[in-house]
Amino acid sequence: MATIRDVAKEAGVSVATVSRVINSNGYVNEETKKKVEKAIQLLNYKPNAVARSLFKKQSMTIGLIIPDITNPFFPQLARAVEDVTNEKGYTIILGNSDESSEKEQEYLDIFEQKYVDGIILATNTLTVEQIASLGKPVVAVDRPIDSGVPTVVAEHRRGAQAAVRHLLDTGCQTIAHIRGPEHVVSADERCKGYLDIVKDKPWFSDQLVINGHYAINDAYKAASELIKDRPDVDGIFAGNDLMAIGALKAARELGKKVPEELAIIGFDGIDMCETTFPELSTMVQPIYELGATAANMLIELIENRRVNQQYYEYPVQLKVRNSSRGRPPKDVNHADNI
Amino acid sequence: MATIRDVAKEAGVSVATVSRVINSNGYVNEETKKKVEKAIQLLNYKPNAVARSLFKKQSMTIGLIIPDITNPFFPQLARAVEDVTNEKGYTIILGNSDESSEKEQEYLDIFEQKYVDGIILATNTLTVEQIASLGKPVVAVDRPIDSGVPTVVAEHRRGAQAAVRHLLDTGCQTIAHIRGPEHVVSADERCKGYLDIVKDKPWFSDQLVINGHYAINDAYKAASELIKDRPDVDGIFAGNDLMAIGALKAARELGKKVPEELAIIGFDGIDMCETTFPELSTMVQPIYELGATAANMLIELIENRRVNQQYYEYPVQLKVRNSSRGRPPKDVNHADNI
DNA sequence: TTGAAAGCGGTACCAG
DNA sequence: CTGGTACCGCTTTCAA
Repeated sequence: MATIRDVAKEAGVSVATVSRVINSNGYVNEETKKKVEKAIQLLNYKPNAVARSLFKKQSMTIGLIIPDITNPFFPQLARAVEDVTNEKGYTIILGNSDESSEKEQEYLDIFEQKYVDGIILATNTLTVEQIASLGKPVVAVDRPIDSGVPTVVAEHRRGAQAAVRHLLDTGCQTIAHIRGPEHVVSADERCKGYLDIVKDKPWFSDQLVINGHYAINDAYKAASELIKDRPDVDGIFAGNDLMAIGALKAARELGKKVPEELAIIGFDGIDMCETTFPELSTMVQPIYELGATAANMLIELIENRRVNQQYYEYPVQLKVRNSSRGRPPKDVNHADNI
Repeated sequence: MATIRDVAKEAGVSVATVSRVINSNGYVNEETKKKVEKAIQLLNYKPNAVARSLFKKQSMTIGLIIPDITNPFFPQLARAVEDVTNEKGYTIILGNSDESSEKEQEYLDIFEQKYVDGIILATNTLTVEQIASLGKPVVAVDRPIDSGVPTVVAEHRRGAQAAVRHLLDTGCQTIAHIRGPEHVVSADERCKGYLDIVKDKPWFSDQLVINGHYAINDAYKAASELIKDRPDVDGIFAGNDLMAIGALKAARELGKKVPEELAIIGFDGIDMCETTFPELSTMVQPIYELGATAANMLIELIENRRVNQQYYEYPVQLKVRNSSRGRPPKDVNHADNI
C-alpha cells in the first residue's frame, strides 16, 4: 500500500503538501495540487486511517453495545444506527453484551483503546461512573441509565398503561402481566404502567404478575401455568412481543381461544407480530427512529460537543390486531370491534 | 490516559521493558516485572490499540459485510461471528450492503484503511479481483463468490431438491416455486434444485417460477397472482422462509386452505417459522454454525495463513410442520402424516 | 505557498 | 536482563 511519502516522492513535493491537499486545508497552489492528485491517482493512494487516528486521537468509529442482535428488537435499531453514522462517515463496532456487565466493561475498555469516538448503549448494568470515566460521548438508547446521560427511549410506562386500558376496553375482567427481567429498566417501567392501572382493581393480586424474561420460551412456560392456575384470567399484557408470542402458543395448546377467551397484547412492534395467528396486537415503538435519533445525537455530541436536547422520549402506538379484538366488549362499544 | 512512557517513568525503567512485560515476551527480571505491574495498576494503564496497530499493521478487528441485519437470517450469523471472534480477542465492524456493490466496495476501502485483519462477506456482487486486491484473508459465507475464496455455505441446491421431493411425497400434483432475486447465488441454486426435480414433469411450465426477491411483500403479491391464475397449484416451494410467510398470507386471504389445498415449504429455518399459523415447514440451515465456521476459518487464515479445508458445505435439514403436513398423501404413506 | 521536523504511543532491534 | 532508538504513516506547527 502506498504511503503519503510515496505520493510525495512521485509528485516531487513534501509530505506536508500532500497532507494539505488530501485534507484540503492550508494553502496549496493549483499546479502542485494537480500534480499531487495525479500522483494519488497513479499510486491508488488511500490515507492510512490508523496513523491518522493515532495523531488525531479519534477514529471515525462508534461503538454500539446491545444485549443480543438475535433479539428481533435490535436489528432494526442497529440498522438505524449504521445508516445514519455511515452517512456521516463513521463506522460501527458491534458488541453483544448478553446483559452481562463484565462483557460490557470489556467492550468499553476495547473502545477506549481503539479511540472510538462515541458509544451507543442499550444496557442497564452499567453505572454512571463507568460511563463518565470514559470521557467520551455516550448515548443510552431503549434503556435509560442516568439522567446525566443523553438518552433516547420510548414511553414504556405510558405505553403499558395504554395497553392495559385497551384490554379493559375490550372487555377483559382479569388481566395478568408477563413482565420482562427484573432490573431491566424497560421491563420495570412497563410493569409499573400495568400496576398503575390495575393495582386498585378488586381482582388484582400479585399472583397476576409473572416473569417471562423477555423470552418466548420462558413466557410460554409461565403463561401455561398461569392459564391453568387462573382460568379466570381473560387478558394478558406481555412486556414484549416475544413473550406475547409465547403466551399465544400456551393458549393455543391449552385450548384457550384467543381473543374470545383470552386477549393478548404485546409491546415493541416487531415484524413477527404480523405473522402469528392470530396476528398480535401490540404497542408499537418507533424502533428505527430511536436508533436514528440516538445516532444523530451522538454525532452531534462528538462533533460539536453540545446539543440542544438531551432526552428524547417517543410515544408508542397502540396497534390492534386479532389477538385482542373481536371479543364482545362488556361496557364499551367500539365500531371496529365487530 | 496514561501512556507507556508514563508507566516507564513511574516504574523507573525504560519503555522497552514495559513493552516486554505487557507483551510477556523477552527476558525480564521478576523484580522489575513486579515494579512495572504496580505502575500499570497505579496509573490504570491500558495499551493504546491504535499505536500498536500502526506498528504491527493489524488491528485485531475483522470486517463483516452482510446485505441487511434486518433480514432475520443474518442476526444469528452475525452473532456467531461475533461470539467466536470475540472469544479470540477480535472485534467486529459491521456493514450492511443492501446488495449494492458500491456500498460493499466502500466498506472494503474502509477496512483496508483501518488495517482490518480479515473479512467475512455475505455477498455476490463482488468480484474475485476486488477481493484478491485486498491482500487480506476473506471468507465468503452463505453465498459463494469464487472457488478461489474460502467459503462456508449450505447445500442450497440439494436442500431445494429435498423440499420439492417432500412436497411430492405429501401428495402435491403441481408445485410452484417462488424464487429469490436473480443473480443471488443462493436463490439461483435453490431454483436449480427445484428445476432438477420438476423440469421433466408433465405439468411443469416456466409460469410456475415466480420471483419474490426474498421479501415477504413481494412474495405475497406474486403468490396472490399465482394462486388466482393457477388454481391447480397445490404446492409452493419458497426460496426462503420470509417468502413462504408471504405466500401463507396470500393463501389465507384468498381462502386457500393450508396445507389441505396448498402445501407450503420455505427455506432457512428462521425463528418466525414456529410462530406462524400454520407453523411453517422449512429446510433448516445451521445458520449459527455457518457463521461460527466462517469465523473460525478466518481466524485460522489470519493467524496461520494456512488452513486444511477451504470449502464447507453444510447439509440442510427438512423440518416438517403443519404448512405441509396433514394432507392425504396420494401415492405414499407416512405414519406422521396422519 | 512549501518543506523540515517533532510528535501521536507503541514495538523490536541492537548494544551493553 | 535492560535501555536507547529508529521506525509505523500521518498531521501540524514553524520557518523559510
